Amino acid sequence: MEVLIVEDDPLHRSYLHEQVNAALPECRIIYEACDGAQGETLARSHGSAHVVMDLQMSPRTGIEAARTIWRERPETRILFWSNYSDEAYVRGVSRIVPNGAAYGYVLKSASDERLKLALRSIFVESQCVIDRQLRGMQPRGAMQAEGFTDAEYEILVDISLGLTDQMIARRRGLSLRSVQNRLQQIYAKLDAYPRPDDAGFNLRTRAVTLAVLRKLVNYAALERAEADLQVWLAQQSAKSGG
Amino acid sequence: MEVLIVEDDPLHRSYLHEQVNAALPECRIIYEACDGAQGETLARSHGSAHVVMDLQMSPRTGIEAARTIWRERPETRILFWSNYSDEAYVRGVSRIVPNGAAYGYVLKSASDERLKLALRSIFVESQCVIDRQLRGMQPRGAMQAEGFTDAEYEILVDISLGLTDQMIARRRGLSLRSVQNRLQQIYAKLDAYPRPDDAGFNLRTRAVTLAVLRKLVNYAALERAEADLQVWLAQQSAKSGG
DNA sequence: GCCTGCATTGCGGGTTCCCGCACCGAACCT
DNA sequence: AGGTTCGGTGCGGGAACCCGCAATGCAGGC
Repeated sequence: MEVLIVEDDPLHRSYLHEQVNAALPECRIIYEACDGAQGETLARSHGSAHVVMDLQMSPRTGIEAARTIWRERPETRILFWSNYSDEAYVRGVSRIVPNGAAYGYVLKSASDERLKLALRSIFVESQCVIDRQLRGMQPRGAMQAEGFTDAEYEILVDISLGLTDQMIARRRGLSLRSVQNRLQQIYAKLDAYPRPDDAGFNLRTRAVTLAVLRKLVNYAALERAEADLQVWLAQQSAKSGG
Repeated sequence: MEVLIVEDDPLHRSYLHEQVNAALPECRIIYEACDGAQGETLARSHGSAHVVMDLQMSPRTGIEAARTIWRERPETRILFWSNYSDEAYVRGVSRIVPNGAAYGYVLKSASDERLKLALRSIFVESQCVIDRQLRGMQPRGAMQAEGFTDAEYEILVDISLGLTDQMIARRRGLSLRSVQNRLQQIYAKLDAYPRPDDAGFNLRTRAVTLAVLRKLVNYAALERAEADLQVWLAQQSAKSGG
């Protein structure tokens, strides 16, 4: 068995190396990369089937690297090892997992034991392992006041990008009024509506703030969404121009 | 000499321990804390004069810990060791540095050499050391299109919190129109105004997005500002209620 | 078929925002 | 003193936003 480690922090990289050796004695070779781009290259050239990588790296993040790796070889098993349990990251990952692929998400704060167990579960047993702390923010499933539909989340990201109601309508193929309805649901779920006494919030902007404070969106998610938006804008102007 | 290390990641903590030992052979005792609260306690009980700490910790961040440490003993020398070079962090730190205090800001990506040099400069020579990468975002000094006045930055944070124009006016003691003037300057500096062809952005929300994307504000800054806001809101309602 | 629930859409109006224009006062030259 | 620059302020209007109300279309259950 061969394992590819993608992690920018040298200390964490050597720690991972150690843990992989301990958890997988049958592992013959360990490759190491220190950013997303190098990770993709090594995965491609060695045909890696087992990858463990960090999510936060620059300039190329783990999500981007994972997406291209999975596009080329969907059966690759990837263990994400990250500092944060933001819903934005979880959504970002679950958005790109190919159907039926084995993957895992473990926090860096987890114990050695848990990390080793996850390594064996994913790489040997092809079983998905999601850290306990991430449970309870399942995109699919229970949607109480705090659970967002994919459709709603899409709109939430759109207003976080600063788009206009009309623009969102055009982009998502909805009427202006529908967008505003969706917005009202979002405001309600975020509990952004003014209480009896207090007042003075700009609902739209406040919703974005709350979304950030509750870690529904974060810098990485915004950056990704902004890139998508730019692509779409280019298409639009090309269409109207041609 | 005694040094206090405040860092939540055990690997980084032991790395710091090692580097402190190497850089400061005259250092007799090294204390370690793994979050902000514990760091404050240890600093207080041992009267630490030399602290090196991470900025991103939870639940209590390095900034909060540094603020209370400096409030009790302004001559304490603190070296911040952080992953990020966001302007939001730099502003957050420089906002709380007592007059004439020796402090430093070094990125985790810096070499061993640079870290050791910074340790000696700050703890032995009482000299400020700011990582090169952070130069060029000085709050004081050159303010071109990208440089924000403290007044402007204040308003920028206010709209990022989702406050209304009126609310900002009341909070900052300005007229409504003045707030809107400041906003226009902010929009201009962020380059948020629509280009000739493209259109469809909500200026106010877009400004927040751009501020986040340019790392002028980040999660930590928002969280801090939100806490301040809640305090102010409570005062307001007490004032009007009594 | 009919009714209920849900998502979508149009309309209308009240509110907030964005901003051009004009005025004022303080500070700083010349 | 006269002029200029810069920030704060008031006025007014056009645009976007927020949202209650009502009508529509489409699923499934009786």
